[in-house]
Amino acid sequence: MTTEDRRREDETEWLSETEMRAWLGFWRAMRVVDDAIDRDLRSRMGLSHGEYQILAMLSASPERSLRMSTLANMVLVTRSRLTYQVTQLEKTGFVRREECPSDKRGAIAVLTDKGMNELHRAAPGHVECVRRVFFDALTPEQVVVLGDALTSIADRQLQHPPTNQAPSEVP
Amino acid sequence: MTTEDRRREDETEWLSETEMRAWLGFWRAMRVVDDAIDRDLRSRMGLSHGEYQILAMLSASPERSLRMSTLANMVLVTRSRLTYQVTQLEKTGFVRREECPSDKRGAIAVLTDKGMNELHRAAPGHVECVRRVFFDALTPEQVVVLGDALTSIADRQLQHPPTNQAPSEVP
DNA sequence: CCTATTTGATTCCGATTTGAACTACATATA
DNA sequence: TATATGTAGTTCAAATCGGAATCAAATAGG
Repeated sequence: MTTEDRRREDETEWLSETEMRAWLGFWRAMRVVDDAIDRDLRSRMGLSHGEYQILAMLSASPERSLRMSTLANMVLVTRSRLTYQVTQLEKTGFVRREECPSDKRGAIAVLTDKGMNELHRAAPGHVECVRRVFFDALTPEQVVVLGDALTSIADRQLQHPPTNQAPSEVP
Repeated sequence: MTTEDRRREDETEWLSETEMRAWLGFWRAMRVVDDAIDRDLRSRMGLSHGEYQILAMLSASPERSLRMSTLANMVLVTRSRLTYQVTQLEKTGFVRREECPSDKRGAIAVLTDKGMNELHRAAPGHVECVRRVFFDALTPEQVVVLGDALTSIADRQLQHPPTNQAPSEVP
């Protein structure tokens, strides 16, 4: 360990017990919730959580369609990951690609009727699962605080561009 | 859509605006935080967040060692994923495998001195990053509530075995 | 003691993810 | 207009992951 390391370490403000509890809780909840949601969607519908989110985003957008990069920012995934996922969704016929008239480089992902249908079939069970896994553990007050706190974390981080992709957004 | 689907959908208790905000905030924070932490560790230390957690768990355990399955439960990953990650950590010399004396099927992951060192070098920067990304966005009150709420979500889910692995734990 | 079942861990294979090219088009600048 | 630079999206190879199959060892039940 260098002298600088030592200096840094000595100056480090370690996490308090309360902070540690919050941080530990966060990543445990993260794993556990994402896992449960994904497993539920996959077993009931054969959809990954990511694919579901894509369908959901598209369904809530005008023309049921979005530019690839916009969609990538909305679901917070890399462009190459989105390319792959949309390709999968295209194979099942839930999404279709169209070329962008205004920008010939662009591609537009469009939710098909079949995709819309699948989303409608998947949604009730999904919401049930979210309630079971997430909300059933929370008091109404906690829900409010979580909303503020987590939104604040996300927005803040999306401000500071993380040195890499996925900036913009912030509507 | 079948009649049953329709019935289910009609009965579905959709998310309120407040709930939607909390849920949306949760998964946006999830993506954003995990991404930032991982990117930070990877660029500064060449470690994934998962690998860091393994080192951290081991360092806090007696003998700096844990049975593979115990470790898997603690960091909430599948066994095959842990096998892979520990193998990676073995290549860099941060972790060593020992055979379990009491149970010849078992394997024990042990944090080496080199690994301990690496952890000490990585920790201060990691904590700084956690503060920057997570705590700087929160008030002290929010930290407390988050601690309760998220711990509750995680514990609850770990109770109900998710039909699949990673039960036990709950110390 | 001997078979049947369970458990700990790894292996294997296919699916997914990443980041670095790469292609094609768009925009700015001179 | 020509050149340079930036942007949208995909592709490619390598890394990672999940889950079923596998192997060895432990444990249960007769």
